[in-house]
Amino acid sequence: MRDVAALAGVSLRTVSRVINDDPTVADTLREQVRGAVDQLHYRPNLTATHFRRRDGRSFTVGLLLHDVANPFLATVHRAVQDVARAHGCDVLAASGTDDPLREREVVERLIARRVEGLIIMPAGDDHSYLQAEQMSGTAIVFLDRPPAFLAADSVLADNRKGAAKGVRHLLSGGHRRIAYLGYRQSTWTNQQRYQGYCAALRGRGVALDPALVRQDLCTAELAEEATTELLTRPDPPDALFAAQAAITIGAIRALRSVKQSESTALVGFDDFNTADLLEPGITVVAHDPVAVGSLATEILFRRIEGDRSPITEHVLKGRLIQRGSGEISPAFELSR
Amino acid sequence: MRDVAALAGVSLRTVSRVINDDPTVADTLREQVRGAVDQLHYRPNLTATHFRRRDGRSFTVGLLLHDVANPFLATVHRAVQDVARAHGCDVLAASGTDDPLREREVVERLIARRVEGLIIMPAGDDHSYLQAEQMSGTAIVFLDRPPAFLAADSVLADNRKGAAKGVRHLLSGGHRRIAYLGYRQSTWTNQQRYQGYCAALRGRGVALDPALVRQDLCTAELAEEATTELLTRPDPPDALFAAQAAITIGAIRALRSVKQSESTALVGFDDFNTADLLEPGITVVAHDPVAVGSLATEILFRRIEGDRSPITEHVLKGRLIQRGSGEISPAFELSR
DNA sequence: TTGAAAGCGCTAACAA
DNA sequence: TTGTTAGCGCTTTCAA
Repeated sequence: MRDVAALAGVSLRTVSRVINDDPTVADTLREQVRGAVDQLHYRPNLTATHFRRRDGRSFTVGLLLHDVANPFLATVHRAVQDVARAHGCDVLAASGTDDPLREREVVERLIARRVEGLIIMPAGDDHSYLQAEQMSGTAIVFLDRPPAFLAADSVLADNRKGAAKGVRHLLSGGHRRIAYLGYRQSTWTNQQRYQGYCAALRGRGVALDPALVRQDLCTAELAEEATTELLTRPDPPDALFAAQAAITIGAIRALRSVKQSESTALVGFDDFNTADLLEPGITVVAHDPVAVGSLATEILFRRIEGDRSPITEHVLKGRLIQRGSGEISPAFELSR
Repeated sequence: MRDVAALAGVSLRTVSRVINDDPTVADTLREQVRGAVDQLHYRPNLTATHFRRRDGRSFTVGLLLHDVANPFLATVHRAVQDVARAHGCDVLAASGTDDPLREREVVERLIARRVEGLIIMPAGDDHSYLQAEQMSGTAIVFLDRPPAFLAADSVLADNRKGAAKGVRHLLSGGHRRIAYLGYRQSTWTNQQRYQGYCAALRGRGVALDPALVRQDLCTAELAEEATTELLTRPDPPDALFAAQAAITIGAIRALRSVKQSESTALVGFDDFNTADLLEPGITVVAHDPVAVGSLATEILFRRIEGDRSPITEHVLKGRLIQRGSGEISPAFELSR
């Protein structure tokens, strides 16, 4: 910038004004400065700008997701980008892989970069470490799971109700032996979904059979194995509820391998690409990733822009999409 | 940091040394400083660090993709993150949506942030605007498409050969009337894939029939429409080659709607989730997104770390995955 | 081993 | 309308 000022024969201040489109600059000077900028290939240094600005704006928001490669989260990410862009901000995204230590490490780093706001899909159970940061003015919104030991906005899926809706759909179809295929038992979302499963059964007076519950199916492979084992038992379930898209896919593979995809009902939590193209189509309780990402980011920018209204917890409703797999009737069994 | 120094009763320099794990600090002082840091909830300001550093390191690399929500690109993104992380860098990712103007705008912005390196999946046809930046030391690697009017490393898929491989597979199966379902005709990758299609036909002495070529199918919906139209013509193709995953999915929908998914062969360029679960399984020419992202990022960091060896163009080979749809035989026709 | 002081590129307050 | 000067939070040079 100094070089530009020297070449244009003006002061730093004038160059700064031209760069920032300050109207109080004479047209001739503006042209001179623009010329010098082009000639020297000058690029303003956003880092220095942020550094000096009184308002501390860094034009950056941080986004911590379990995995940017997860199709659902990738779409959330895109929605966050689009809203952030509309507010003149870029997104620094990181993948946290479900590890509380890593969550903290990544978040500390984003804070060190002085992001204006932080959207966090948390892994840990204690977010009090963010208190100081929140106090000092960084906006924070939680995604997918609510914060613990911290007051902050959150955007959640209706895990409990959504799961219950899916399980009730199977119950209404006449199923009584409905298996629950869950993921990491320690996660809040899985706990919620499991509660929804239990509540739905209870609501219809169906006893919970622990033999039909499988937890900690963290990969599609584990889900496939567990489901195969479940389906080849002497007293198999007549329907499956999969608590997550990856588990749903594992369950489909298992159903195919034991040739029961046409006879055992399946409802999955979360939609996935091509679920409608499978045979049978996969019935799911779907949440809209664009809505999740957009809403979280809009709340974030409202806070950044000074909104001091009470903390909110937004719960997005899941929609049951019937495609066939959830509408399979239980087989008639003589023993009943 | 000043406050920390004051509280610990040492100079700024000493605090800086402790923060940066400089060994030349007495243990007692180190403890004092650490105590003050905790007490004041001090967080180093990475922006200021970058700003002042002689080597100009910003610990950030920029990544421009068409769309971070695209499943293939999302996995590329994750691979980039992982490698960057291993090098102590975060990733500032942006979506460019195939627009040259936007590409340039986003790239300029990343440059303004003084990223250490830039991985670009380009939309435009002229990258000479990056010359000044490259001169001044920013590493640049191109993804998916090579740069134009700029000498820079690139990591590409073997579009031409990969497409030819897929089309040859159909030819070997006895198909002669193979349709080409392409996307934006103006894109380099589509041109390459189309050339591969043409070359494969020519190689087997099959005349190119323009009536079987459909370009500019930019969405799955357009692909579905075009394919339906093609399949319901008087003289329909007996096999389809889809140049992109979204087109493949559109083509599958079309095949289903006219009840020809068991009789018309289909090979797609690029794999997609659950392609193996469809009926029939979808035969594709697949490229590994993790390999693409990792390789590009490793090259980037080699350059950042001073590698001055000649520019390279890495071409990753596609792998034909046979799942059924590409192995359907042409229907026996009396007219032949 | 530690400290004092300069300065990175820019903006903000104030003066002209 | 334009210029001068100070200083953001840190690293670096140089001296103690």
